[in-house]
Formats: sequence, C-alpha cells, structure tokens
Amino acid sequence: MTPGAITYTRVMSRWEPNARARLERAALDLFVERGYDATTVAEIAERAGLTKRTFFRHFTDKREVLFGGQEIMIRLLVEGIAGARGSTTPLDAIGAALEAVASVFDLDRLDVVRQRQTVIDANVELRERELLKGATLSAAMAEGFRQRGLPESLVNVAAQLGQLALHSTFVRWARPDNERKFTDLAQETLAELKTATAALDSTE
Amino acid sequence: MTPGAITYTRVMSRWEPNARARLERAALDLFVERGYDATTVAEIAERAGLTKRTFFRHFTDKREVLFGGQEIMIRLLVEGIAGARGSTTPLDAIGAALEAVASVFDLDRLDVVRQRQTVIDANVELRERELLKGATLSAAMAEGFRQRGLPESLVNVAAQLGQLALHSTFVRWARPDNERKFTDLAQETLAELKTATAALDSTE
DNA sequence: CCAGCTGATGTCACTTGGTGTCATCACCGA
DNA sequence: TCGGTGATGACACCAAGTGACATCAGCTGG
Repeated sequence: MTPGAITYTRVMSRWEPNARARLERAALDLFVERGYDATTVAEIAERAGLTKRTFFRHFTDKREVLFGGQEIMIRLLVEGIAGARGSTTPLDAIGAALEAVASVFDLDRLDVVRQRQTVIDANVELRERELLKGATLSAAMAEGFRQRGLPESLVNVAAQLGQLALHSTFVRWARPDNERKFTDLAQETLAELKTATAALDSTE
Repeated sequence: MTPGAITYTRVMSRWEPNARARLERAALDLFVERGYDATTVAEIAERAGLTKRTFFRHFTDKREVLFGGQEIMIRLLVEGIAGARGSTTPLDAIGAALEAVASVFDLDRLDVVRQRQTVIDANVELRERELLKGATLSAAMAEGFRQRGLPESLVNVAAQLGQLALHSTFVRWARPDNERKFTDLAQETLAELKTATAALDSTE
C-alpha cells in the first residue's frame, strides 16, 4: 500500500489521483485474467495501490465497479425523449433518444466495452446487475414519455420497447465483428422495431 | 435441533418432512416481521428446525428462498404460446399463455403472494432477483414463439411484450384491493396492450 | 436377520463481501 | 501558524456461502 512511495513529481497531492478510475481499470484487468469469481476485492484494491476499505468507499458493491456512469445515460434518455419534436410518434421519440445517447458510445473505448461485456456475459450475478441497470434506463424513458404528455396507458409499453431498442442496438454495436457506427445500427434497429410492432397483431 | 424430538406418529421418517417448504414459510414470516436485511439465514433455519448448512442445500441463495417454483411457469408459458391455435396473431398467443398460467395464480394462497411481494418491493437485492426471473420467463416465451415458427426478427419483441403483459397482469392481480380473477385481468391487460401497440407509431 | 449402502442432515473450519470506527496526515484557508 | 477537511489506512467484526467429514434411519440384497 504505502501510497507515498510514488510521490516524486513536483506538484503532487497526497495520493495518486483518479482512485476510482484506477480501481475500475484494475478490476476489469483482473476479471479478464482470472474471471470475476476468482478475483478478490482485496486483490483489485492492491493492484490499484489501495485498500479493500477504500474500494468500498468508491463502489457500494464488488459488481458495481463494472457499471459506472449511468447518470449521463439517464439524463440523455429523459431529455432525448421528452425533448423530441412534438409531432413525432413515440417510436420516433425513441429514435431521438438513441441519437442522443450515441455520443456516449463513441467516446467509450470500444475494446474496453467489449471486454466488459464478455466478463458480464460469463457471470449470472453480473447479468443480474445488468438487468437492474436496464430497468433503471427503462424507468428513465418512461419518465421522458410522461414529460412529453404521453397517456399513462402507453407509457410503460413505450418505455419497454425503448429499452428493447437500446439494448438490441448496443448488443449489435458491441459485437466483436461490428465496425458500424452506433447511430447507423440504431436507425436500422428502430426500423425493424416499427415493422415488428405493426406485424404483431396480424396473422403470422 | 434434535429433529427426532417430535417423532411421535407411527410411520415417521428420520426427519420432519417438507424441509424446503418449512424453510420457505419460516423465511417469509421472518422477512415480514423484521425485514429481509435484518434476518439471518441461521435464524430462518433455526425457526424451521434446521441448520444454516441445510438451508444452503435447498437454496443456492438467501434470496432464492422467495422465488421457488418457476419451472412450472416456464413450461406453461412455452406450451401456452407454442400450442396456441395456429391462425392466431402473436398477441393472441400471449393471451393464450396468460390463460395457461392463470391456474398457478389461483392455486397459490393470495395473501402469501401479497406478503411476498411486499417484501420484494422493499428491497433492491430482491427486485434484482425478480428481474432475473422475469428475464427467464421472457426467454421462455421467446422459445415458445420460435417453436411456433415466428420469424426471428419478431421473436424478441413479442417475448418482451409478453413479459410486460404477464407482469402488468400479475401486479394488478396482487394489488391489495384487487378482488378480480387473474384471467379477467389478463384479458383486460391484453386489450390495452393491443391498442397501445397500435397507437405507438401514430402521432400522439 | 444382518451388513452394507444411501441420502438428508449436522458440525466445524474457512474464505470473502461488506461495514463501523478510529487514526493519519497532506492540503487549504483564515 | 493553526485548525479544519477529506481521502485514505488499520482493525475488528458480522453474515453469506462452501468444503470436508461425521452421523444415522431406512432400505436392499444375501
């Protein structure tokens, strides 16, 4: 531990900066190396030059270290849906929301996202947490639809479909062989969603 | 513990029967009394006349004690959707599935279900597990739709809407003031779902 | 009728996630 | 210079799970 051991630069605060980011990085690395179950919180903290106790000051959970930065997504989704031009259909509002969040996915380093997803897919606990996060995003979209005055009887269906569109798009975008941009995939997914909803109440 | 202490009937196996059911009952009681977080696995086991170790032989998890008996639901959903009369629309297949699972909800003691739901709603961990179970049911419906030959591009949307219909119906049915039958609520929910999907791609 | 097998349980020790509490100490502002 | 603040470390502790081994009623084959 002894964090002071590396304080050799001139302007230097008491501790190495970005403790949170260092923990996230160390965690992902270890999860990829040995798997989620086989790595200990103490090990993550050690690799980040910190302590188990400090880990839990930055993340409520061992799992949570993989799920940072939802607040931005939530804000973008609510605003994206609530603020879509007034005369559009709910499905088009979803399209606007997907455009709004696209920025997040182009900034992120794509390979890190893929590593992260591989780790998550390999572990039920983590898939569970991912579902919870998904539910939060769905709730955000519901909020957006309410703000734009959509009747309550439609809000949940719309939000659920929005969540489905977002998830499908993300999955396609994060697939190892994908090279297309998020917005392209979003448009495609949304088009499929439109035809699908139209087809669901006619004979197969 | 001394399980033999109550062996007074004539034909009696070595231990009290229904260990699993006793654990479920003890757990729910304690969760209602003191809350989920404030009750220990050891306490649950003790009230059931068993040991912590035995608890974990019956349930993988502390949470899992509240989520038994999904297999039946899964089977009913797959068969209900796959076996719906061939010329019906996907949304009507969902209706058939809801009819199929209704039996489960009429057998269950309603007050127990409500207690259970109160406990779940009060705890994030438990809501997380509930979402996982919901995802399993959604996957089951997807499987049903595949079996009935629905094009893959529609399967996920259909399954997601099915899950939404099931969940909405269940929520309405379990609400404290509800007195109506599951099948009635199911029909109503499904009708709403139909109008909703139709409305989602037209201007609000 | 006895011996050995089986299966559900108990016992115990151990790892790990997670928390409460107090100490430490560079930085910063008065 | 001095006291406050904030991020961290140290330490003890609880509860969730797990592995390994012991126990022992009932069944089954001889």
